[in-house]
Amino acid sequence: MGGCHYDRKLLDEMPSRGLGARNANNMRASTMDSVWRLFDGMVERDVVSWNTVIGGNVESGLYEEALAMVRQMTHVGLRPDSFTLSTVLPIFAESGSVSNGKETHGYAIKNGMDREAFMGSSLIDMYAKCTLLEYSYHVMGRVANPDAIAWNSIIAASVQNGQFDDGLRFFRQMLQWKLRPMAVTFSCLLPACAHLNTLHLGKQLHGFIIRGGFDRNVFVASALVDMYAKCGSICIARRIFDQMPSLDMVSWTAMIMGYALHGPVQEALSLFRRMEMDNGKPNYVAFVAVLTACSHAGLVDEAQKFFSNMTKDYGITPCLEHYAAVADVLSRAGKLEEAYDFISKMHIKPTASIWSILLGACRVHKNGELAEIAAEKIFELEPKNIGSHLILSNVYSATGKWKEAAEIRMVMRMKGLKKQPACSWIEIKNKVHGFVAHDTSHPCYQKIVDAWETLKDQMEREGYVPNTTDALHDVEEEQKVISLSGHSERIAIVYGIISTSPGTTLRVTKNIRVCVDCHTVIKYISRIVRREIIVRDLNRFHHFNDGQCSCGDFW
DNA sequence: GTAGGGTTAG
Repeated sequence: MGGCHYDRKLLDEMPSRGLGARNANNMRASTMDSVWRLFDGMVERDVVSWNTVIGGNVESGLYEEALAMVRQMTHVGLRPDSFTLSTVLPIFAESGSVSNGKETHGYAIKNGMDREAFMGSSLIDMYAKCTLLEYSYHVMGRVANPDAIAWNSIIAASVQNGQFDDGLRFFRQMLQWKLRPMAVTFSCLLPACAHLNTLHLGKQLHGFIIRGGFDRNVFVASALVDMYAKCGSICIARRIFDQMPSLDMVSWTAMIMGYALHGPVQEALSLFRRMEMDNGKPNYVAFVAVLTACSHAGLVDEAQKFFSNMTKDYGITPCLEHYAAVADVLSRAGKLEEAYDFISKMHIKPTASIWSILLGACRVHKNGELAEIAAEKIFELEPKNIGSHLILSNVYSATGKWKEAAEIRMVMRMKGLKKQPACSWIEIKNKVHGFVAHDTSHPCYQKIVDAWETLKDQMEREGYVPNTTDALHDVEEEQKVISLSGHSERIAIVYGIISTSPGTTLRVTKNIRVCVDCHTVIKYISRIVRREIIVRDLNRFHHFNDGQCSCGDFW
């Protein structure tokens, strides 16, 4: 068994990330120098003293030094133990060097250490950070007596890799094993609720958090702010934010992004200014949040100002999300040429999603030429991008190019591209009810139809005229059929009205953007039934109240 | 005597 071989490889394959950390940690490095001198002068050095110094190096970001020491300790006849391995595994987790991680895992198996909880949690974390979630699950299955941290690790692993249901399942198992959840458990779990948009689960976790006394922990509180904002309760998010004993960049950013998603954009901008004063230098995520706020409200000048502020004053290199927000605000304002120039001058290669922003706006502003250019770029990058085919065909139709429009439809048939059905869902008494367009399958379908007919009559008496020329967004194909069966969010809302008591807030989620006509209809409904109706679409939240929407009819 | 897990990214 070649301990030597294993160690040498570790050192050879170290990525350069440790160097960056070293420069950033000069002060700690000099502290480590004195540690090293002390260690050097020791008469007798055992595994514990080696492990201690290795740990100090890792903590100071001196990764290469730490790994070199692992090699050196084998040269003086000492064998790395489970302390050594769980100290260096986070290095591989951070740098994503899965081959080194696997070797370490192999060494642990051969020495019978892989079933220990300490080793298990480092291995689970390392594999998860290298996006090999199945390996994390495998390791967890072999840990003899998983402790709370091992459960935290597997929960974090699942959620960080997008397996939200798994994360919640592991949490239930953790409780069944009578292990007490910790603050970390909740800061791992809350993002799962945020992504799944399940307010009732999030509230249940909040209950656990209060009972456990974790609500003042900054990680937990920030995750709560984010969860409530993402699940549609911006007011509760703000209340928690205001009660936080201390705020860090993440808490500010979560709150700003919350306002960007929900609409009070001035609130987002003023929070950003306050954050600059209180917390100093915003990071790039904070700029993603404030630029998103600008794009959702169509604030062209402000977005451009923030973008140059970010690059010139703060020296932050823009990433895809920053470019997307600025491209969006320019495009939707009708500054198509400017948007095209902006995208063309990006320092990273624009993705299909960036070009799609321009293409979508070309449809609204009926610019066939730029639409063709954008579509060509998209088809190059993603030949099977369904939405772009549809938009291009719509641009052709809108500009009277019927032949070209028909050709696109033909190409789509030949490529076997079929549109994903649009759907909406509503949570009633902790049960989710989903509806697709033309959905007649719900047991209450007839009641829904009757209620819709009554509502429609009343809307028409109040002046509602169906709008069949939805030119704004890529919505369901059946948009011309203004009927109940056409759009899924109407079915969900009407079902919500007939199955909850008067005055109850309705929360509906939709997997694409809301169309203009539905937006109008929901405004009418909110006034007629005197309820707040909150619709989360692909991009943002709409709060309908007394005939108005929080998006200010711009979305 | 030493060690493992965390929040923001339309």
